[in-house]
Amino acid sequence: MTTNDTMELRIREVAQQLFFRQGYASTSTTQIAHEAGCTQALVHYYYRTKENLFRQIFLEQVEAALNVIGRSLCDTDSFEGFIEGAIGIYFDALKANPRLPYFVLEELVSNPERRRYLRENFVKKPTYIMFYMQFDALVRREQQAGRLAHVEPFDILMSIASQTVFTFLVLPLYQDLLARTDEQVNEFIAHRKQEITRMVIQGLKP
Amino acid sequence: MTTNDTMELRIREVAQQLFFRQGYASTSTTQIAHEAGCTQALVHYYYRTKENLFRQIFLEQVEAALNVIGRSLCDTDSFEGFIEGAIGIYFDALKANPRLPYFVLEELVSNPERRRYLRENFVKKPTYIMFYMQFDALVRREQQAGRLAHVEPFDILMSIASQTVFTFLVLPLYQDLLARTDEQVNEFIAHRKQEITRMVIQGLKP
DNA sequence: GTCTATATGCTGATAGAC
DNA sequence: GTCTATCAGCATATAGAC
Repeated sequence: MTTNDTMELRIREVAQQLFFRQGYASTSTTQIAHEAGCTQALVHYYYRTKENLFRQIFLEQVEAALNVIGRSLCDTDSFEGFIEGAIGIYFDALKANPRLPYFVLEELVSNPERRRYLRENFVKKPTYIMFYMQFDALVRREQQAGRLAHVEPFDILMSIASQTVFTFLVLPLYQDLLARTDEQVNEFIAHRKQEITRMVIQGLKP
Repeated sequence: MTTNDTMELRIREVAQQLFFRQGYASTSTTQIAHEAGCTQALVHYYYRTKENLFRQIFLEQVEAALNVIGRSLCDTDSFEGFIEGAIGIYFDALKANPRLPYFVLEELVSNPERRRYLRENFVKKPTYIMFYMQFDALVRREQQAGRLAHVEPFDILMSIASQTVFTFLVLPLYQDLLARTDEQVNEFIAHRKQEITRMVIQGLKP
């Protein structure tokens, strides 16, 4: 809830919170203006259209998410250590931004236009391709040394992504149906991180 | 695209398709009427409000999903066989209804009212509680016999659910970014089913 | 049961005063 | 840069004719 000095940034910040909470369709520029403390006209003065405002936020968030993924491929001395480190980085990033997975998923699933947008802006990026190549090489090396089951690198990524992302997707449900306090939610996240790490490592043994 | 004889059912069927594709907020009763081949007034004549129409569909879908979960707890002679059977049942059900996970997730996440509705209508149901108790007993038995790692039953369910659900959540993305044909999509699903089964079973070894 | 017509409200976006 | 005023469009919902 950092109060920005300029109204332009304040609008954007409020918009992000609302888009995260409610999605694009259920958020109006009137609501954004009201929560930012200005009139609806001003939102359009700065960002022209609602779609344009959303795009800036969406782009920024996807970029941030991909940066986190890029950062996770650093420590490669032992494979188990790498898996543990990567999952740790994902969990830390998502704990600071728990709504991110749902936000990105929702918009990508419900709007084909957004998928086109993603493909044209990111899939071609070298960061992304390099990440996959490095990961692929690492996995093959471990497999040839007999330290890893013969699983496709893609499936390893899917396994990690599914379980990590899912934890945060269902957080509102967990919070509402099973948890009572914030402390319990934190414990849930920490516990899932530990269990996912264990399961993935054990699941990849030859 | 089964054409129903009564307009009442036809409206409901069309509404379900549209809610699945676009979610509640982005679907209008006018659009439902148009695709059903009647006027918008008729939609309200039968279902009074849009919210009411949605609730009926949502309730029905959640019920169907829980029934699938209930059915998965039948074959309990060997634990590996049980895991394989359960994942098989989930995948078959979701392949026939691939949009279900996103539909349910979206409404539960973006609308707290829906979570309250879920809690009051389902969590108290004996089917659900019995499922968990039976599963819990099965896991503890296997663990005491030394055939299973000491993982909480809840975490096993999370692992299976994450990976199964995630497969279908990202299906539109896979379809758009990586697959070319329907055949490739089917292969992806079949492949993931196999890999998830393998990973879960291997991940649970002591 | 199905229609037309209409009420009422909210939406995104723009024009123009200050 | 921020406001007020206003537009056209579409939303949900209802009333009433047939």
